Amino acid sequence: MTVDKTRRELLEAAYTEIHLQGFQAASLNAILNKAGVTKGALYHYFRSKKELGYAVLDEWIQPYLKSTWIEPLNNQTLPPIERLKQTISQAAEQLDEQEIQLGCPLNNLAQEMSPIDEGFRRRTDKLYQAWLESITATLAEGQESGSIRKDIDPADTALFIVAALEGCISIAKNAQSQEALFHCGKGVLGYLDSLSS
Amino acid sequence: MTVDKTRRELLEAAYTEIHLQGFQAASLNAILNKAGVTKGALYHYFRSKKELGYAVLDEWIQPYLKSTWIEPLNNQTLPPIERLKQTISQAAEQLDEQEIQLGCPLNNLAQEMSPIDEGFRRRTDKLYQAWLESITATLAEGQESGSIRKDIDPADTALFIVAALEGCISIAKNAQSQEALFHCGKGVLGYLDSLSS
DNA sequence: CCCCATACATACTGGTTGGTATGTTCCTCA
DNA sequence: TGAGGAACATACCAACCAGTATGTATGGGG
Repeated sequence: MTVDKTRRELLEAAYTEIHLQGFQAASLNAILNKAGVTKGALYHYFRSKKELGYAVLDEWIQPYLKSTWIEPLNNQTLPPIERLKQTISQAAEQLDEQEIQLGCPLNNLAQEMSPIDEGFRRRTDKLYQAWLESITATLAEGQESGSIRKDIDPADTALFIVAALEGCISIAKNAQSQEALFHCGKGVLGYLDSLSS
Repeated sequence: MTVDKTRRELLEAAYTEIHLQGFQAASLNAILNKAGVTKGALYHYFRSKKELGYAVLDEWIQPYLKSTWIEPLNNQTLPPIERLKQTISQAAEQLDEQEIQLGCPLNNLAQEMSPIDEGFRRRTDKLYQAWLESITATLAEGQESGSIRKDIDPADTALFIVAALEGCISIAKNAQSQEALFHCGKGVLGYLDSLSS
């Protein structure tokens, strides 16, 4: 065995199926079909469907969030606001029509599972916290260097930015319209501009 | 029979159960238990679980949206921006801790069902359109009377406002924190202020 | 007074679900 | 070389699901 190839295929199939159907509606048999393995393999690597879902969050969604939404904010060659705007624009460009119709995988899971399972809630909350911290730090850095207004609270503003982003994706998902995403994104970028001093 | 009392009880129980569990995970038997009736009654009034869900949107969620989010915007005694701010504040105050943990029923259904059922998508989209139109009209009125900046597009801005509101509720739901809702709401109100000329 | 539709209640069905118990292959290490 | 565990595959299970078929009480109209 290379390095748990079967496990990785299970994770990927589970991620796709959960993204399509939601966690509760995702059928284990459908996941097994997609991964091309059997139930024995699944329960060899995961103790239950819920633990499979947890692993999808920990090992699939978290790395995506970090690489496309968080780490680009560390690139210090651009001023903070431009860095935020560029990160958002680049992440948005990456989405194809199908992904827009399916929405943000983190938000989907958070909305579906956080009221009914504490394990999911803890994990999604952890991811949101990491995201918020990196935006908060970026805003604070801009305040220190004088490029961002000092009358805003970085943590509150970061919270609003994340909320607006998730809201935009939700709206676009429901409208099934890439155009709606861009129009809504314009609002976010405009708001970011209003933060500069 | 007064006026379909049983039907109303079914709708209410279905609304509650769907709000708690989501539509697909909502069990008909649980709904029947809550309503205190049997399967015969349910299938006397509704042809399927899906039609029950449609009815919840049409006859339960839509009236709520109209009365607490749309109609207050017609109150012309306040200037447009104040009207928007007051509507949002009042709607937010109405939410108790449990409702915050369960999120916006419209957004919940839209997120869960719009990618997999066109009937749900059409209905949630219709509700969002009505909401957007009333906000757009309010913004346009403010532009005409000179109290709102003329360099913003009312429709795009309305889209962003709705997105931000839904985002705030989503964030608060995941954080299970009324405080998060207020902090995030501050962001929305601040954004609305930035629209005045 | 009877008839029949309305308004439910009860009992049941086929299909699907997550989960388990058991079997089999193969590779490693003693 | 053989013992044993890792890595799966196959077959099965009870519980639950939405939906249906049938039964029954009741109230109003002819």
